[in-house]
Amino acid sequence: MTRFVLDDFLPYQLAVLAERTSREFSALYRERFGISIPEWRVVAHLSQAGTVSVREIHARVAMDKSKVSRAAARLEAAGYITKTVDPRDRRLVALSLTEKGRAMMEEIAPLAEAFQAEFLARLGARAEDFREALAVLLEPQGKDEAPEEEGIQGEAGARARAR
Amino acid sequence: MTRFVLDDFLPYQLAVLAERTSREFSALYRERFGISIPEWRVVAHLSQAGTVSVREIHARVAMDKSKVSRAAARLEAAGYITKTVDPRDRRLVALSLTEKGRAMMEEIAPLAEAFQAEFLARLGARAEDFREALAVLLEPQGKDEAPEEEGIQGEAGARARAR
DNA sequence: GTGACTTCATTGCACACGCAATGAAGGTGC
DNA sequence: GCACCTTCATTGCGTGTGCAATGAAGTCAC
Repeated sequence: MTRFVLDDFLPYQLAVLAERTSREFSALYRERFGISIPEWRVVAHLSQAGTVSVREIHARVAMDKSKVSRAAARLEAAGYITKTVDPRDRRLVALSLTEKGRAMMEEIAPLAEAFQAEFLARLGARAEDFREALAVLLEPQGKDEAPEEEGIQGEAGARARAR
Repeated sequence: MTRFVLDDFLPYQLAVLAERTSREFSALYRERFGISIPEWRVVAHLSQAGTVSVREIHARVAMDKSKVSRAAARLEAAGYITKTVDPRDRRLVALSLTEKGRAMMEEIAPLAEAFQAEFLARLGARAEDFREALAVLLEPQGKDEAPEEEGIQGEAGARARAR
């Protein structure tokens, strides 16, 4: 008789906390710039990565390709980024921030820092440990064998299947 | 020059972790019973709360009223819950688990426990602190004054507004 | 009882999402 | 070059979602 208590269930707690936090933070930039959460993620990633493809973002930012694609389309329409075809590989679309996009990011970044600081302040001394735990949990948890140290290049291995 | 790094940004980390965790866990019951995450939440809450209204769940489980309503409709169609009009207050809809619903919950609960245990195992000694931190962060963060110690009964206080 | 207001649950609507399919482009073996 | 496979980005489609509007039911003052 397990008397299950939803409020103490971790996936539930995480979902609630994450949604609340994201929503609260997104209100800050949504008002000012009218961008959505996926759009924010794309911009934020671009600001640190320079010029990258949709594929790159999809892989690094845990968003479906279509989500990235649509976010990029909206951002381009709003003038925050440019989309150009990569001349080396014409399948790739090179995304990069416009001046307007950089200006926006320049304005949001401090808000983000402040938001996070305030968030962590609620934890007091526990903050450090919490961040550490989060980092552990975010490690790509494997069904693949041991992580094999460093030497893997970007693309994962198990590609050989065919028929 | 703030060199913002998305991967180290807390709202982002939480969102990624929460989504991954929920998705992973939901796969367990989705396959077996074909219910979605909102439906799972409703069932889980009913299993601990007995018979309750849509409103109650909406308030306690951080889901939009319409989401609860639709989840309930699907659950009823699938035979996991019943919806009846509360005779005391005919606006209220009383939700409660059917035998089939209870059986399902009886089967999922151990899976949930196991899932959570495995999840926490990854944190090792940090697990305890992590849960504590989570609890702190989940406290209804107030614009309302101080939380006022214990003595509040179930329903929150700030009801007296009117005009 | 009537009127004004509030509280519930549901539903309409516009929109975002996930997933699979599409089509363009690149790579490879011969 | 040609056939075949893979990799990208986009798009079509069915579905879920949030928000506002609706309508039923309750409450209160008078």
